[in-house]
Amino acid sequence: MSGSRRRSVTLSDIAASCGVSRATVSLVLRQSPLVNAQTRDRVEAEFKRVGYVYNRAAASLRTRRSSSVALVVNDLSNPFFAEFAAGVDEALAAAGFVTLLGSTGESAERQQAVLQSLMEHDPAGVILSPAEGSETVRVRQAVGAHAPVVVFNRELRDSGWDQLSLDNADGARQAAQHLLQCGHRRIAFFGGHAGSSSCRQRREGYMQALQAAGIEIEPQWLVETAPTRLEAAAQAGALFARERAPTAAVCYNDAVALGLMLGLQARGRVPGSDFAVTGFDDIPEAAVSVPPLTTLAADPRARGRQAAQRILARVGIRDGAASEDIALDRASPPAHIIVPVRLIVRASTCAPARP
Amino acid sequence: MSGSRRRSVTLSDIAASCGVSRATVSLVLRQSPLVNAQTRDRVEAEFKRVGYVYNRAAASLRTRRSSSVALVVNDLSNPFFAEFAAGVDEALAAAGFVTLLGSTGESAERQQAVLQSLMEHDPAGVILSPAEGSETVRVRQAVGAHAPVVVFNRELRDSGWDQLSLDNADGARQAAQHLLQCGHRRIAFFGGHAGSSSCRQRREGYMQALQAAGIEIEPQWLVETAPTRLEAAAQAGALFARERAPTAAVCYNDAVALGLMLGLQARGRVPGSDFAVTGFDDIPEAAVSVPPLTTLAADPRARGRQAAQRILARVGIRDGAASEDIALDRASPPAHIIVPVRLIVRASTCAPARP
DNA sequence: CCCGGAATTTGGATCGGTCTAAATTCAACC
DNA sequence: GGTTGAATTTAGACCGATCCAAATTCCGGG
Repeated sequence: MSGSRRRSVTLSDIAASCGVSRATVSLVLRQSPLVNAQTRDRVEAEFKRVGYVYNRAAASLRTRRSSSVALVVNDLSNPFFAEFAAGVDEALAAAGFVTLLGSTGESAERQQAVLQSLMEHDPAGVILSPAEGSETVRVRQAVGAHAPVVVFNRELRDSGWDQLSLDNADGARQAAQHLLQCGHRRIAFFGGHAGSSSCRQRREGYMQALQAAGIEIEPQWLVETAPTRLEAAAQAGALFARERAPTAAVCYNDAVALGLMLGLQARGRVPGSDFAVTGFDDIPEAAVSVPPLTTLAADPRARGRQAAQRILARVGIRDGAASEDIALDRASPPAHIIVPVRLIVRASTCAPARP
Repeated sequence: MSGSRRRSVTLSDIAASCGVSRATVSLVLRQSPLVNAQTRDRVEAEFKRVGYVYNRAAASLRTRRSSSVALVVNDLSNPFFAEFAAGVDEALAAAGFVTLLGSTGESAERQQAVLQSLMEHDPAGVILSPAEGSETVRVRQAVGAHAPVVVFNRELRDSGWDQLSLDNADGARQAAQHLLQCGHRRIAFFGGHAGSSSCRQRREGYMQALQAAGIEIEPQWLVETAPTRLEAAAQAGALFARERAPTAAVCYNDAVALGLMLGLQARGRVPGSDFAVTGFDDIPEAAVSVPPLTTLAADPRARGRQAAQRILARVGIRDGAASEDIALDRASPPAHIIVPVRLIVRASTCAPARP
């Protein structure tokens, strides 16, 4: 459960060896203008001499002010989340905060345990990309009523927390419109679980685009899969089970799209010339796959920074903001920030093959 | 510099509403067998009723026992490190520890600041993948003399800390031998900075393999680049500047190898049939590039777990170890663990083209 | 030399836990 | 009923910082 540590230099030691009180040393630490310049120099010299290290835990015990933020993410090995995490950490570090990391592996149970463990370290706030199947009640139970939370990527219904999401519907709409413009009329929506809010939204956008074009969607054009490359490859056949098979597919995300392309090849079709495919996320692989994947980019690192800024604002920190604004930010009603995504056209989308 | 927080339920509150002393509640918290079963139940019920959350910072202030570990990594957006981080977090979480994340962006200066900030949160230990150009002295200055450290991936000379590295020399040797077996005689070592220890080791292994085969290495076969795809693509021409141009290259890592393949294509050569290329790391992209890349796999997630285990052992935690062993582990001399890497042959390596 | 206000410094309580040594309760037995 | 050893509970100091109100020092003027 816990590690060990030896006795180290404390503020009292410094006070003793400088012949001043602990209170004075504390003032020096916090750069107070109250202390005499010479005293300050003497104390600071001593800091360096003995290698003093500040004990933030002790301080925040007294001040009731934390300087860490918890970041809970499904899976760091997904480059989308890794970039997001990098952005979060970047912005938090710049504000003097430390990131407490937790990963859930997409399990709501682990998420519960991870959140509880992180909360015991008293973070000032939480940035959460919920595992599939998370329930608002349970999350709130672990997080408590006080800590500000930013929910990223997946929605948590009625949580009363800030929400940061990609414009999933619009992204899928863009993808579908692009395929329509290429001349496709029979377009599938491929992959993902209807259980996930992002999947529902993307499918929604896809449907709107097709309806707006006056196309009726065949049931066989909607194929669910686990959001993995393997599953997607395995399900590729489902698209061609009946008449009126699609000539293109809007995929739930890049992993699924890459899998679908593999599955197509296994069936002797050539993605990018026989069949058009779009993804979602613009993971690095998308640019170098065969063929390179048309997809939607969301700049996850910038999203990470944005989430961090949001938490910092809730907590009362913002670069150069006047304090009234801060008070306003702290109390302002939960925001639902929806960020636009950008269509990146590559070689995986083409005109329909002439039969 | 810091966030805010409201007053929350403390152990004293629980004690008061249960009509017992704080000491008793504390015993319940720590599952002590001393407390009467009925008392325990009463207190635990109260925990649940009011949503009590344990304050680990307060506890470890008293016990001098931390339950976090700092993880400092160059760049999370590199999938190799992201996987490593995931492995670290996985193993730490299983032991009840929390990961304090920091990233350096390959800057020794930022690393210094990040380390200092993390140390103020009093981690039980540090897992560090040093930024290029890190100096042992400076790192030790930030980390102090007491906290156990595991250095990953790059070496820190004379640090007296545990070191976990890939068998770079052997990996490059395997790659070179594989190319020799394919029939190549003129083999380059491409990419990376001689400043980095991993690059030096890989080049060393490459040289051994060629020397063992009785081949004399031409100077033009050694090309340095920044370890990025772009730089590598730009430098591809250097290989063909003179007579006796190589027919194959052992690359510093996958990024460089992918870049080199792009550079080759730009020059009208076809990697995997005109020219053979190997990488290092087996990043996910390696499997799906064109052609798929022959490379060396090191299972970074398992490395992460391993690094975490090492820190935990130093700190006195190990699953099911008897306490004498623990004492032994804590004090044992710094280990230099070198983990084997595995050659994965894909289509980027081929026999030399007949001229 | 004394006075008053500004500049510095400080004692001691406090944050939320844990620890030690001692106090209290309990039950069985003579 | 008194004694004893085990079971259970507890008072109060302590960890390393901050904070407040009060104490002390410094300085220029009268």
